[in-house]
Amino acid sequence: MKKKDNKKFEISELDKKILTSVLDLKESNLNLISKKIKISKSTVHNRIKRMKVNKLIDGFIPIININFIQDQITAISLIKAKYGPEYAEDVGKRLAKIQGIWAVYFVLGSNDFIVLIRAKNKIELENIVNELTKTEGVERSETIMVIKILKEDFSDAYKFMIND
Amino acid sequence: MKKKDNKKFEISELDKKILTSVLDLKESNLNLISKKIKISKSTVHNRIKRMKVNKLIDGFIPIININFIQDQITAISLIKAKYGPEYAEDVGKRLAKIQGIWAVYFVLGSNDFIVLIRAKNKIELENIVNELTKTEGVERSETIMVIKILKEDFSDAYKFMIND
DNA sequence: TTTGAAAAAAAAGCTGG
DNA sequence: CCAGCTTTTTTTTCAAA
Repeated sequence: MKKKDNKKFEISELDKKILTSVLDLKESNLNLISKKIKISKSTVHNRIKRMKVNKLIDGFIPIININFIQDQITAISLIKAKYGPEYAEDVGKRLAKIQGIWAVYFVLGSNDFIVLIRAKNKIELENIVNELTKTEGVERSETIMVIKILKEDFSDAYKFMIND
Repeated sequence: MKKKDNKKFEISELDKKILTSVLDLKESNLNLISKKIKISKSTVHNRIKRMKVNKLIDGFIPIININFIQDQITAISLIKAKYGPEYAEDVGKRLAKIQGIWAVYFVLGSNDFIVLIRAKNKIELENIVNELTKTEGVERSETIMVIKILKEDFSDAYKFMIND
């Protein structure tokens, strides 16, 4: 699956329909999608392939019920960078490399970054926070422990930005 | 796929290996997983099926490259609930129902909740924030705009809590 | 539970319209 | 974009270890 470089890929309305359908079904079965949106299987197939080739779709991941994973720890860190915003992105890149940080958001306001952390246990969380604190360009950080995950739906994260 | 209710399902080391493999490969191709972890295809198949039946795996979602979605808006809200923590979970449940909020974390510290928001545009974000503010039990909230997503890797969110 | 082989199903690839 | 047909790949089943 090579990437086309000459022509910029743009997502179409049909692509969006298919994606929404895949997100709703939670699987990418051609027959089901085809029936659901009343588009021929071949077209659905071609479109999905096109989205994969163009890296709009970069694979599939299982939705894991977090309740089965005992003792998992989630935390959120609010981070202020040392230098002006022009350096901020570099700091963000460094943060993104830390094992255990699965999301890095560059934000407006009194903080520069908000990062989402997931660890197996307290010791690991401590290590992650230590690493974070020592990261070049980090001025101060405040880590907030999550007591309970009331919702964490990655498909919603996608749906809400696609649908009309 | 029925759920077994009598016997509690527990994830095994082999299950973890398979999950990690699926998360790394970004697809659940039996051949590839089988080769990767050197376990027969049928076993991989049986295990994945078992995880689905027991709802440890609740489907598969595509990883969507957010760069192709123009004008998507991400925001994060820090929320303080009106009443003591004993009521907090109800507030959290209400927040979780708001369209556009894809994650709700009940947290320790000066805030009670941190929620993650994704919207198609500013108008929608405004609506979500309005709804959030009006939610029963919400005392105050601070919404932080995300300028840039430097990392958001849902498979990492899982990997870091599974692996040893 | 795990396995390898065999059967069934689904995906992928084509060609025309 | 589609319908139908062929080939290829993947999933599912199953008897045996």
